[in-house]
Amino acid sequence: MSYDPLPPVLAVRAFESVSRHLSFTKAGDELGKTQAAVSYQIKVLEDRLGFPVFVRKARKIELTDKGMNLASKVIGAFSDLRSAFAEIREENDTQLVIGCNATFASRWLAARLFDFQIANPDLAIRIIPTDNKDQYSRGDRDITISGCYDPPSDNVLHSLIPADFTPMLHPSLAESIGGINEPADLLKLPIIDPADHWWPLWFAKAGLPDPDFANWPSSRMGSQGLEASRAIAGKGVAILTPFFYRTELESGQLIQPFDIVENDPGMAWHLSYPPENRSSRKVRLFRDWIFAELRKDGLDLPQVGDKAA
Amino acid sequence: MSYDPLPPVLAVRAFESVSRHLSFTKAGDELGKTQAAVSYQIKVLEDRLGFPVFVRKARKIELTDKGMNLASKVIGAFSDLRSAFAEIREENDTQLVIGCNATFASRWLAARLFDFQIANPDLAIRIIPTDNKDQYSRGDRDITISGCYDPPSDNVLHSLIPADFTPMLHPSLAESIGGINEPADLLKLPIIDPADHWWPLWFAKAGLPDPDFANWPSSRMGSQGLEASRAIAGKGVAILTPFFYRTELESGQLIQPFDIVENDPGMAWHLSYPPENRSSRKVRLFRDWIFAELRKDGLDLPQVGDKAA
DNA sequence: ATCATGCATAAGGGAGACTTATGCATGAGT
DNA sequence: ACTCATGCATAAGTCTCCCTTATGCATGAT
Repeated sequence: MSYDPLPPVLAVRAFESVSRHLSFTKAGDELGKTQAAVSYQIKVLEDRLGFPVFVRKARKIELTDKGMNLASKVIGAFSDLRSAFAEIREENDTQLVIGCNATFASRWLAARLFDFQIANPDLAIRIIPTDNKDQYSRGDRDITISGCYDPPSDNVLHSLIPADFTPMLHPSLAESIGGINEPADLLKLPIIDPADHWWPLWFAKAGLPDPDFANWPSSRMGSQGLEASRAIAGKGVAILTPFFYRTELESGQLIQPFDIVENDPGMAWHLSYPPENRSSRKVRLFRDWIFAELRKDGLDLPQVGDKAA
Repeated sequence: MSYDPLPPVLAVRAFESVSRHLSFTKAGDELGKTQAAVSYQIKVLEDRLGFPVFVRKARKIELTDKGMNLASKVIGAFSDLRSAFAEIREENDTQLVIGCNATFASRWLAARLFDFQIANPDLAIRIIPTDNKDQYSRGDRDITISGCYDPPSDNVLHSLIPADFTPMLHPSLAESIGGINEPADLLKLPIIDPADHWWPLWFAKAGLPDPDFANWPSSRMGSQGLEASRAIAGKGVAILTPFFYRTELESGQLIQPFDIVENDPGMAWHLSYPPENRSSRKVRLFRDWIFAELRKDGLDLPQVGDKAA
């Protein structure tokens, strides 16, 4: 005998609209339905309640006492619902959450994000650091920048920066062994994270046999920045992506002894977002901006279109 | 570009339930749907919103930040809705509104309603006077008692009291002409509302020709009580329904000079209510009570069943 | 008196809500 | 470690019931 206290929601929705307009026809317009549909829903509601909520008069309807009682509360509740969804939409439209891995964030994004902020003062930007495991935009962020091997295929992907790498070190360290003249000279110096599998790849390209480093613990991914810090401090030779160390190279904090640059074809830095965000203004703005910025940096990126991979 | 701020209500409803249970399956149970149906509705919502509201984890789901934000408000709004409908149901269940015409109310109901009230202390009873034009229960009342000619066929009808009538007057008035011995004697006295069409009917039954009263203005229906007052005051002869004047006849305030009682076949006092009220507890209680009371008064009423006419 | 407005209702169609069935991922249990 | 149980996602198909179309009716306006 105890049933759901809530009548069918579609009927409640119809009632809410009708009780505001005091017209089935106008409510139908508002709801994108016909007058007959509204009439039907109100009948459903009244049948369920067991009493009429409107008095049908000639050319107009009026709320019954009980209908009036209900209407004020139902209208209020729907008003709350509308505010809730309007608010969340507003928040969603104006808050851009960028998931970004540490290297890209510190080596590139941080210095330029301010420009984007200035160009788009209506957007509130939040960066959340992501390790390279969860590169998916999973509801906690709108867009993700990651450097990883297994790009998620269910997200829209834009490759940004290829995973190029080459050894780098502080000039004083090079001088300490009388300068670096050939690749093999590097082996005279401490190797920062010798477990990094980029090393054998680069030595191979440089024409040297696999140096076969001891199995040191590796902390490669996501910590290129840490390796760089040690190199800048003169603690050893790191294998880094030159794109991210242009300023250090220019200022002389790091030197790149060889033009030999190898590429890791399985990896890249890329930008990704769920397909439904394609039409999102804030995501488009950010995507287009980052592409433009990277082109200024001399990267050859495909014209931005939805299909860009 | 501006769309309805409110996502499809069915999706909102599903979201509300899921966010309370944090389970699609449980929400499905609550809504009387399958888990798949809920999953579908949540997808509809998320597609519409453009962002996920739940994070799907292994054997559970969690609200995203935005989902959390929404949930609190949506749950609140639905709680308001539920209260509103629960309250109105409560009010509807415990308040019995009786529309009653003046004659029946004053001549019969008033004296006995107290008993019903005592027998049903959980019901709050309200009597609203109705003229005999709007005998329909139109949302402002649960049940109607009226004396009229055109019983509304779309309502459930119970005949209560036949429209019997016979002349009545104060004994002093009768004595003023030396007593009433035959129907024609009445014509020597003032006739209260001679336009009342009951007069010719009664005189016909009494075997007299149509007295052919002048065309006095009539205020018959609904004012039998007023006519009676004038008769009791000795101002004339009224044609009344004896059932309603038993006490006056017993106490001698009125006398009924003849046993000749005519009946108006087109009219009766009856009780009516919309068909959907058949299953209403309060309406059944009142209907059964009034039938029982009238039987005590010696009326031969059909056994109460839904079909009783 | 005629027309316009607004709701009710019947009949019918169709959209989309729902079910069934299945897969997959993960955590629990042994 | 292997198996089982749980819970959500998804595809396909069904069917409900919501909605539209068409019409009627009552009433107020012109």
